[in-house]
Amino acid sequence: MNWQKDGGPRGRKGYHHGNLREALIEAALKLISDKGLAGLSFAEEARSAGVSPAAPYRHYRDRDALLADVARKGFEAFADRLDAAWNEARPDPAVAFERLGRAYLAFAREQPAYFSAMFESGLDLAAYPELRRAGDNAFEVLRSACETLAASMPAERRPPAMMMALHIWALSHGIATLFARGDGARRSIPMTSDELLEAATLIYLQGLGVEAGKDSDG
Amino acid sequence: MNWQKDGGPRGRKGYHHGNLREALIEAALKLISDKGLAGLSFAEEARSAGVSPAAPYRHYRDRDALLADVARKGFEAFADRLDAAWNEARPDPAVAFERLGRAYLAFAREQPAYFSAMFESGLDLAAYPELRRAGDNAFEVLRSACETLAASMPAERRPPAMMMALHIWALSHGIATLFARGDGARRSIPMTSDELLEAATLIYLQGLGVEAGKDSDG
DNA sequence: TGTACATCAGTGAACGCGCGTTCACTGATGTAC
DNA sequence: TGTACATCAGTGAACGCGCGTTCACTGATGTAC
Repeated sequence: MNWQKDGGPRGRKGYHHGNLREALIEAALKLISDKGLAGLSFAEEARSAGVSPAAPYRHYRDRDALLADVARKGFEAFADRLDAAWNEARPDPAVAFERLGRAYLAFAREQPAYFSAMFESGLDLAAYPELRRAGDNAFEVLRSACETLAASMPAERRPPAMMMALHIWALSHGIATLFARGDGARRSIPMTSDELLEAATLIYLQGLGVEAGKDSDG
Repeated sequence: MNWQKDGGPRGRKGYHHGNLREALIEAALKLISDKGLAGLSFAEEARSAGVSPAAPYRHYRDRDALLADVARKGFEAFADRLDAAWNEARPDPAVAFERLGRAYLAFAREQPAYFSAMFESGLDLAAYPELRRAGDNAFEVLRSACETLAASMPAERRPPAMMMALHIWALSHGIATLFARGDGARRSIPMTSDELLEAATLIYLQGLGVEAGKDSDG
């Protein structure tokens, strides 16, 4: 672990790259951004990282293994971002929850390459347990937020947090993929995706019996 | 348009295929099912249709053009299926609406190849106006169903049908892609995707102020 | 502090393969008269 | 009803290309003594 020894960015020293694993992931993200998931080849990643075509085999078995690693890193970044947005329900669960939803969409919008690798790579989750675990961790942020939210409701009509989390996840994910992604496949709609998600979440929570937090004059 | 002249199924007559366009689309669907979108090549489609590698060029400019045509056909089948499920709000809008949601999930489950082509191909909608139109038509089924549903609500709290439709679409789509698809990327959940969507829709409608149709003892 | 050695992470050349694409061509079909 | 011709939808051979993968190799790094 002396990767940092050669301080400079992209500090290729000579024969040894020093941090090829990271460099390959970055190259993959760039290639996905530019050409989509389909335009991702081991050879081009190597070229883009400034390394011979055989070098990646020292770190990854094949293209899918690299892609799974990209997706795993994506889920970790995603979980961090969601967690930061939730911010332990501060200042109150309703506000934090709305921020959480916006963070979901923002990630899809700002990190389309990660998002593709995470959700559209078609990787078999059973074959990559670490990937599945990273995905589960991201979901767990959402689930525990729902638990906090549910706990604030009267016991006799408290919804199962798991169900709530799945609903909100699906809703956010649907809006993200259909309307928030930054490519030509995005549908245009007469409002922002943030507004769309916020409205849906409010209606959904109202359906669960949560009184609207701030203004309930509707 | 004498394609039907040679009655028999797969009626390859000899030099002329007779219905290559259709055959290429079917080959593409099969290839997508077997190997995913990435494993789709013009050459293999030709081979699979029993035709020389140059033949597809008589019908499609390139792989994307064929893929766009597959997606268009998919949207048409999708719209038909949704329309049949809605069945003009019979016997009543609530029941028909639930059936519509189940049809969405069923399509994703039973036609994963179409579904991929429609939503994950990354095709630029601006480049394929017919594809966009077909997609819009499918959405229109959902939107007009929402309009009917909204019309049954008292005017002072009637939601915009467009917003409702976008919400339900996103919700269905999120559940379909995350939990209903038939591949290794599907997450497992402690209930069926049909149940998940039905519960979410009921809660959402309740949030809009629709009284539950049959049993409202909750 | 210096030396010998093991291990690691890369090289670069080579290979076979399938793909996309083109080309001049040809068999089948439709139509004018 | 028959013939001549235009058009259409396919052939099949060929090409250059980039990819995945392997191989023996080698420069750099770490470590035992």
